[in-house]
Amino acid sequence: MNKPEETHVDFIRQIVAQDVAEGKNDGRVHTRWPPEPNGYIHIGHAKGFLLAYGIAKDFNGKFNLRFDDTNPAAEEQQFVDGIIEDMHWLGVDWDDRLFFASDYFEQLYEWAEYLIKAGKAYVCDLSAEEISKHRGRAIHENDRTITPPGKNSPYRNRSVEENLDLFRRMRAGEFSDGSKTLRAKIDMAHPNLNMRDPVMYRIIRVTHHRQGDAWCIYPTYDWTHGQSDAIEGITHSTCSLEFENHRPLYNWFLDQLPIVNRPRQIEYGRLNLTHTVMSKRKLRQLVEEGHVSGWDDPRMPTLRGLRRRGFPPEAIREFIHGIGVTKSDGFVDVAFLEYCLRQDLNKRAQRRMAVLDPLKVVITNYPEGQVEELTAINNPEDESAGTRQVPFSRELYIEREDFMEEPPKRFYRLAPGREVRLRYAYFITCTDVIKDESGNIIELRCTYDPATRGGDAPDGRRVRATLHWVSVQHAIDAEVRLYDHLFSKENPLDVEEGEDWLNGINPDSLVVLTGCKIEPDLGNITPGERFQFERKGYFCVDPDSAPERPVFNRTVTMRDTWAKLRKQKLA
RNA sequence: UAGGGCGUAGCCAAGCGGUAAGGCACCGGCCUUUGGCGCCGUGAUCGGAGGUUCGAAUCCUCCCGCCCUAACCA
Repeated sequence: MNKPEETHVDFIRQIVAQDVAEGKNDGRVHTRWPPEPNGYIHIGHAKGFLLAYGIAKDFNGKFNLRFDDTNPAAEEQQFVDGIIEDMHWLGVDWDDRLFFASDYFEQLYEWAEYLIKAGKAYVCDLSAEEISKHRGRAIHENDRTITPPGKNSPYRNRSVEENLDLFRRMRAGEFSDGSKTLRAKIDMAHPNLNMRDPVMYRIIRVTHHRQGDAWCIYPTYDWTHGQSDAIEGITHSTCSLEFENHRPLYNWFLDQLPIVNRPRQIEYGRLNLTHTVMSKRKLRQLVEEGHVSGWDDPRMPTLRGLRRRGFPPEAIREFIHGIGVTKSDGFVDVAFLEYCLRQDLNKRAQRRMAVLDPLKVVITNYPEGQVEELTAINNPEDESAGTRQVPFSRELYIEREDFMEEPPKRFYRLAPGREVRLRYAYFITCTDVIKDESGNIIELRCTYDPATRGGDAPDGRRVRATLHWVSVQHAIDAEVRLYDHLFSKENPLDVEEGEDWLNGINPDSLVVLTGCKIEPDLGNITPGERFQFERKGYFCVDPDSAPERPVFNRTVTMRDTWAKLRKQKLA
């Protein structure tokens, strides 16, 4: 894995280190993360803020959280609160440096007038459609793309006085939504479209979640971002690759203004994960159209989804750390996320026994009415987790798939006449198979060997398999939700022309099991608690869980080489 | 020949002129009271072609492929 402290640091930290070495910003390092509060954040965002936060930590600098709330049409307070909650959950902290771009609206407005007075911004009456046309649309012909130079807006040469007057009246609310904009006067022939007189302000009469109706003109991202960075004294402004084309504009604005701070924008490749989607727009669609139960559906890559699924924050951090930071568009295999997850859970999750698909077993030579308490280890990876007692009796449940009447070659679990071990209990041998009229197996009769108490045979006799089990009279009923990848395809967006990507949703991404049998020790649990159900995977108590009705989410299965073998055989 | 960016094994990713780290996945094997965990082993000449050099994945040239941008979204 890429551990900076071991071998190397990512290219961004190299740049920062060099800036510090050269004495830029007096050796100060200050980063920020600027989410737009228009949805809940996902693991791709975690890569972004963990990077900015990590850089600040590594260089003994500061980190700000700043909400980029310049478009009231999409933004809501609930997302502000949710984002803060999710970031704290991941262990990120910004002391008292919580900011909002909207706090800078007045300063931004003053600077806009400054640019107008300098002849570098003008009020334009062109419609959105007209602006687009004037900018020069790319033309595709014979494999070539030609971008014709743009045409100047007919309003480009208004006098400073007229622009100032118009702009003030824009703010005063004299014009209708969309009828006018303030544009930077740069170069309509510039090869970078972003430099062709970009819009700085538009008229939108929508109540802002923090500013209320104080404004009817709102600054655009480009006009807000670099200035906000400068105001906060940000030294290194990290963002994803799609903003690379905006960097010249980011710098241009800073160059025109009487600002001393010089934040430096650096871009990295955003995270893509297989079998899921990572765009807020798509995730919102999944939620709004009811394909998932909400932003916190355990199948969602959102931080709240992963949390409900049972991911410890440490596993996510380890994952983000492991994938590295580069400028190439990565498509990371979820298998790596799952690896980090299991790695973490294996060390911390206490083990319990739970039978998800119960098959009754009667130990015919075990005394009726007798109950024994057997000692089970809570976590073989962590001695401090201690042990617990598990009740054993004449009637038990085992996993239905752990028995086969006609076992294939490599199946070495229970079968007629075969002896296996019940974990921490006894060796048992299957003597009879009981079926109903339809031929379905409904019960197994077995005998046990009293000498193997605890699971070891004094004569050194060995068995191939160890099964988990639960005593019938002590078992607690539970609901277990089995989750799998939300999309079957590695890249859900890679669909045929005209096909809806939503058709790619994995129909088995959620399977709800009821009547599962869990060991009595699980009678006292609280939402969020994580366990390993031996041999079945890692599970987390869902918020829906109630004392009389426990509900578990499967976070991830165990690695399962038997399942793999079986699949190979079928293939 | 629009502008910008990327191209090292299936995936992520080191390498910054001295002769290809590491991780995941995969495949073998060992171990095992979780077919879990752990341990051991197996794979690339670096998108392609030229050039510079004693020597290049690392420098130069050309070519190819992929991504981003044409919202008054961010």
